[in-house]
Amino acid sequence: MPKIAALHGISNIYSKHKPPGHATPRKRAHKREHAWVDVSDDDLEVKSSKKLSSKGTNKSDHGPRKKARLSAPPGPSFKESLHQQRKQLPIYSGKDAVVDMIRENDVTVLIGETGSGKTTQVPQYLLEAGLSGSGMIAITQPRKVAATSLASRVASEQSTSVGSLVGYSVRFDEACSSDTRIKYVTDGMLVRELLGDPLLSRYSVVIVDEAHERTLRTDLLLANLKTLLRTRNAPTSAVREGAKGKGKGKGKERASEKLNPLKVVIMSATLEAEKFSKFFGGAQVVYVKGRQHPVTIYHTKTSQPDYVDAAFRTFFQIHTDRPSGDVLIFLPGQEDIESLEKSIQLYANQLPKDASGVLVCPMYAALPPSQQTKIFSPTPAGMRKCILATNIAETSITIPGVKYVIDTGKCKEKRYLAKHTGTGFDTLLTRDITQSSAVQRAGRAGREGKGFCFRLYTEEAFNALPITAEPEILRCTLTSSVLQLRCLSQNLEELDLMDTPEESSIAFALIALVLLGALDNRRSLTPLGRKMAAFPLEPPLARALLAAPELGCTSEVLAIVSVLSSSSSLFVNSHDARDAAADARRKFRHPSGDHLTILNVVRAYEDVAGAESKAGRRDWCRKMFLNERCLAEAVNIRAQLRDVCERQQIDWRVGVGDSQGAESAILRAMVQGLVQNTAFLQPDGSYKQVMGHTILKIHPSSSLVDKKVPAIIYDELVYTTHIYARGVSAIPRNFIAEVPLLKQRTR
DNA sequence: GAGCACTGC
Repeated sequence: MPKIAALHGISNIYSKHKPPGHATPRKRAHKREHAWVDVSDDDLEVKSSKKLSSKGTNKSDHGPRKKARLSAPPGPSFKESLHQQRKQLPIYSGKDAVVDMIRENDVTVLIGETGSGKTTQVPQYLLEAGLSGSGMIAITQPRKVAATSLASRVASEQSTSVGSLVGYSVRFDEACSSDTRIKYVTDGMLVRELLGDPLLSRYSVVIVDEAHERTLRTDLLLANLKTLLRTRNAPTSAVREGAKGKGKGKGKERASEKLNPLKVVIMSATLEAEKFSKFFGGAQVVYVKGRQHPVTIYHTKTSQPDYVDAAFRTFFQIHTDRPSGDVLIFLPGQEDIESLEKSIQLYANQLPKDASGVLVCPMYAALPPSQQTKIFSPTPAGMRKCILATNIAETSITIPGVKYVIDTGKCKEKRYLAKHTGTGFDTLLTRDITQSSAVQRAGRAGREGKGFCFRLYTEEAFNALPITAEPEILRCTLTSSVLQLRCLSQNLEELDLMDTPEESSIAFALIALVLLGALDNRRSLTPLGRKMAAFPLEPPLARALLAAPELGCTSEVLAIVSVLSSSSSLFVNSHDARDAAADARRKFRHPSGDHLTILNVVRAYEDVAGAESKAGRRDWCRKMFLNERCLAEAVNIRAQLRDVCERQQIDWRVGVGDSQGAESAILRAMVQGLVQNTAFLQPDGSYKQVMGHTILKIHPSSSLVDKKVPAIIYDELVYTTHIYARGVSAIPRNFIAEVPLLKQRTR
């Protein structure tokens, strides 16, 4: 229930201290250390990173800057409006300095704030300056939406359509042609390209954007670019590299002679400039100031353990005291969003009739797309929009009209806990955000004008937050990466990475790959491992799929694996219609458990998809409490997997249908992939891992919950109140002994 | 008898 009385004390939770206008603490820190310069009156600041770390000024500042000033104004303008817009971007005044810097150096670190225009402009500058030579310019992005929308934007700036001069390439979607010179790609896509072309020979320039996010794929890309630079850019060292490479030396050597030299540009937010520069042997660093409206930041005087309640009170303080403008509240997850949504709605309904109304909009990834679009529609007159969002609004989505941000300072983080027992679990914990995340959230209030950010934590708490998040490579499962690197004859433990993962984490990946048969006992890549890496799947699922042909159930395993690797969940959970959802689910239920239940759903969906219109499909999914997004994505994934199957000469049409033994064939294939995820029933009714010592329970969402079967396989372990297995099927105990490696061992 | 941050191939 809303606490109306609490509102009276609300103004007291904030400290009176207001940080000066447009400088967030992070920016101020950098102003001190690096003397931030606003390019609007002072062009660019160009420094070598080595000099940066020492105090005082240095002369190298002036060279490039002078060049920027001396440069002639741009020639006659064609598409006037777009051209004017481009000229107004902060980076424009430093165009020549940036181009010269990149021309003269193999590696450049470009630090640009949001709104500087670096991501759209730098590739165009390089193309216009002829720096791409005969190759392409690749710009990597961590997210697909960013890659595709940036390509459209830049294509229109170049007065062409996407797919000609400017293109993109993301999973399931590509717009490129032989004319393409600027290509926006997801970082995962470029890592996958490495497998087919280890020298990235099609590219003259690789720009790694958003490098500060330090995704697993960005880190792998950076490590590869570093070695690649040595191979491609120094003729003498090419020979040395060639000699080092096993067997393929001569090929590499020849290739490198013909290639363009490679230019690498690392683009990042401010915080890790030095680290990137150091990683690339003291690379040059360029700073570009962004364009952001001032945001006033408030901290609370005391800490607010009940952040949902504090957010509630802060929202109504804004609503009653402050001028119009929408409010964006950052919360860790769906649960908090739903509870705050109810409280705000309830209290807003009790406000006097003459007060302006409140339009509450929840926003999280799992929300059906139809409800997500609500936040983008303009706020009705006399209303104030209140958006309750997860991290999704921090980077992936920009919401117009936001003037006020309320930041709870919390987010959820998935973490993989590797155990020495050779198996591990995922946990999803609510934890404090980082300083850079807090700055990013505050910035969301200043997209269109002066903004305000209310942090539900003290200034001391902010200062105590870690500056940046731990890079993904230190907290994720590495199995897939280790396998990919093996295909490039690399070892993750020997790779020159910005951050090195724990030994146990690498050891876990190696054990997993040996058990899956991707590596042999001497840890060398097997032919099976090479095949597995060709599939865009987690290694266990790739192994299950490759076990299917000899069991005659490729089509069925393909269907199951596609759903399992979809990013959203198949079943919709609804608080309100729990019983109805359970009833609907019962229709698909298979006695062996969740994997064959999934197959039943896919088959039913295929029938509906063949017979119904798009609206009919949607209707059916809603009635059955199924997530259409998951099914649609699975259809895409399956099409992609079928392509890979064809290249591998695997007939994906082969299936067991409803024949005798169909069920056991499918489960046998699944066991090959989920070997590590197997458990035996214990006398007390719990289950114990076959490969580890962990005691686990079947997750209540499983169709096998409370069932006692001799042995199970499962998709994943989640640690919440207990260690739960999710996605569970019952299997005969002897299936486990059929896994090839285990067979060898028992012999 | 529980609960799902966000990406990517």
